[in-house]
Amino acid sequence: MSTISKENYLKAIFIEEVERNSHVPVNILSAKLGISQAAVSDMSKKLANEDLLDYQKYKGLKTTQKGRNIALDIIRKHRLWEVFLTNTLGYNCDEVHDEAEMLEHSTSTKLINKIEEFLNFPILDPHGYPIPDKNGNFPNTREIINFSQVEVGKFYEVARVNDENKEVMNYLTKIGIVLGEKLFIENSLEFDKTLIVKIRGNSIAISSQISEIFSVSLVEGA
Amino acid sequence: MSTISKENYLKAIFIEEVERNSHVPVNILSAKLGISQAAVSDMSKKLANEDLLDYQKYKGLKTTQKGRNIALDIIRKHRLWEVFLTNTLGYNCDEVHDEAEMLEHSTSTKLINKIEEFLNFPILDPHGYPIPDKNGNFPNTREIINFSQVEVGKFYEVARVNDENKEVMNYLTKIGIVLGEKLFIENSLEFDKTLIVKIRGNSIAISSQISEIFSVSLVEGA
DNA sequence: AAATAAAATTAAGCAAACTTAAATTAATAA
DNA sequence: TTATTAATTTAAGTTTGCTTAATTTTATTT
Repeated sequence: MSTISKENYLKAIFIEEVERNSHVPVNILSAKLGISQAAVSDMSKKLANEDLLDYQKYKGLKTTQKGRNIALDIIRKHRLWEVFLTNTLGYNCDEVHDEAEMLEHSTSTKLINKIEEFLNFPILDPHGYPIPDKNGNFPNTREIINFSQVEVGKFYEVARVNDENKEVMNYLTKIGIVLGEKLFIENSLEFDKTLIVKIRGNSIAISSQISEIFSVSLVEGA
Repeated sequence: MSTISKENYLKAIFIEEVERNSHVPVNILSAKLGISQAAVSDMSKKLANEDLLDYQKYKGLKTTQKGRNIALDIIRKHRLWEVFLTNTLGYNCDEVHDEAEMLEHSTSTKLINKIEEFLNFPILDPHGYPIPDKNGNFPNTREIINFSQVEVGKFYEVARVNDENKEVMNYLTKIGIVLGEKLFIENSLEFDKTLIVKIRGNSIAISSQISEIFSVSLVEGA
């Protein structure tokens, strides 16, 4: 049986396994969910029993096709709610995450399909993340790289901003890291990978920790 | 702490206590919620401990002011979601209940206030039940008086319309006297008790004979 | 008023989803 | 390679919200 807790496990594992392109260590998931490793270990066995996880002791976690379907369904609901909250109700980008986090588990397939139609089939959520369609397929998107991967001397456009930490979100907004904003990489400090970036005519320094939080796409010939 | 389960208990008890105007027997609630009497007995103690229920052994259940506030909040969320599903997404009346039953527990105060605004402050849900406002005012529980008893300078809300005479009903509908409609009493003619009423931005005269036909409730602090 | 039926409560137990603490396995460093 | 550290799992225990069965209280009937 699917519960809110299990849905959250599957969603978090899926997102993490895609990001690192391999099995997710228990301690990573434990930290992400704010839950003890023992609990993660326990739950993993249950999810594997239901054929939702690919799990062998000490080998980390990965969703099965069946588990992935549930994860994608929840992600789809989450992101469509985020669009609804911003576009229809006038929420700010940084206010929608927690709200969507609750709604995603209380939303039938029928309801989310109606919401999708009402919103005119959006393709990206307010942070620039793609919305899986009814069948769990992501639409085609431009190539997007994490900001920590950028090269000096090139132009980029902010493509995605992780919204999990509200404080960080607010900071990013303040320094101009918002969806669609264009920026130029002036320099990269060898010392700690701090990036010197020109944005809105100002040069600012962005730490490597902050760089992890958002992604960009290359702006050709700018 | 408030949980989905507790919210459901409080909602069911409140609705039932209003309907029968007295304490709710344990077996009635048990049947309503589809839960054993033992469980209801158990939970009642917990809710009473949190000062949400007025409960003495063998005496039945009733909400306290604090419990009533939670119940009204959930009912408000439920009914506003029902309006949203029908009016905005095109659900049929008979499809909205289960959907709203889930959403009501995953909806912040901020969100439901925005939804209310988006829907233009509806007063009744699709089944004709009144929607509690932000402050937990519940038209059903307010004192209802015949329109001939109103006082000049106050706001009222149409609470009941006698539908025995179809011709009169149509007339009332045309001038805006429909369930839930808000109005302001501008004046009362000494001569024949004709009332001058502001409704939907227009001032209209309502004869004393017509005034007998419908009832209103006072809208506090409007 | 006593017998019986109905309603409510208590008791004991279970499953889910956690916790902390202890034990085990894997990874890393001297 | 062995010692140490880190990661993971197992074990034992908790809370919530239920269950069924047994007991107690209240209500009803004769």
